[in-house]
Amino acid sequence: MVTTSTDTAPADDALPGNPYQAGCPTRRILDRIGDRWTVLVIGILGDGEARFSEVRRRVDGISQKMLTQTLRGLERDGLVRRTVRAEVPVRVDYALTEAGRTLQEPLRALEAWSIAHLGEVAASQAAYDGTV
Amino acid sequence: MVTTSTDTAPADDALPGNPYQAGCPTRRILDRIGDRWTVLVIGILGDGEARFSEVRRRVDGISQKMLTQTLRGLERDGLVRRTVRAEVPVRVDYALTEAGRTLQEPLRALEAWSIAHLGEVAASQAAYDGTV
DNA sequence: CGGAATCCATGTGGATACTG
DNA sequence: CAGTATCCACATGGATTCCG
Repeated sequence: MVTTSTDTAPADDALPGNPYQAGCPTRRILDRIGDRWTVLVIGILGDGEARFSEVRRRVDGISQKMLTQTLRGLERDGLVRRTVRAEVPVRVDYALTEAGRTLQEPLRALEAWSIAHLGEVAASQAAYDGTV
Repeated sequence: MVTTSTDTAPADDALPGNPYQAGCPTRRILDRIGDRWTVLVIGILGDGEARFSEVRRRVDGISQKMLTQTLRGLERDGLVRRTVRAEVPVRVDYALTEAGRTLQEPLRALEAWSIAHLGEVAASQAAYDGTV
């Protein structure tokens, strides 16, 4: 995406540590996290290697297309390793790489925060909606 | 969004600790994080109270509409406090609430991971794209 | 200044059908 | 089983205009 204002200034990419600049690599990774399925898929694979269909079954609501897309993205990023076993029918296993495993920790922290603040957030929303 | 399969089973909402169930509250919070601007806005407000226009200026590429929407969402969630000062022209300040501040830590962990693995991820992507 | 409201382009993602 | 390919609906979000 990137704003038109920075499209003309590619030099912004030279600021990897500042996610507030559009086009910054950090921002791109943040976007990845937020693609709705990535976090959940990593969570599943964190339990150990799993087949395509197993991940699909365990991530409620994900479509086959989105799972494929998510796994491809993670593989491309080097966070997931894809192993095709020449059996009939085909068997494909997915597992986190070392890098993928390191991502689990910050993700778990986020999940822990979510669970810890669920009630608080829900209450705030209810109050807000009641006011407005 | 939620899948049609679970739309008919509202009981799934009774599983707050399992984000793999569609409609689960934890998942909704994860969705929030991933809305592209929320994380950045929290990052800015983490530096201290800021006016609407200041946040707008510091988050490169955000539109006025998206900033308003993001701030409203955060306010509704109880993560940001909105203060309107009766001046002319109007002055509105935004600041993180206590809950909002607690969210900073997991977010910072994520940002730290991103920065630490930027090179690794970029290299993996380049290799992947070269192969395919 | 800080928004609200509207219009519209496009990206995301689901459903479906077909393949190795 | 594990995809690929297509079509299409809808949500996201930018640009613009107007208001208190």
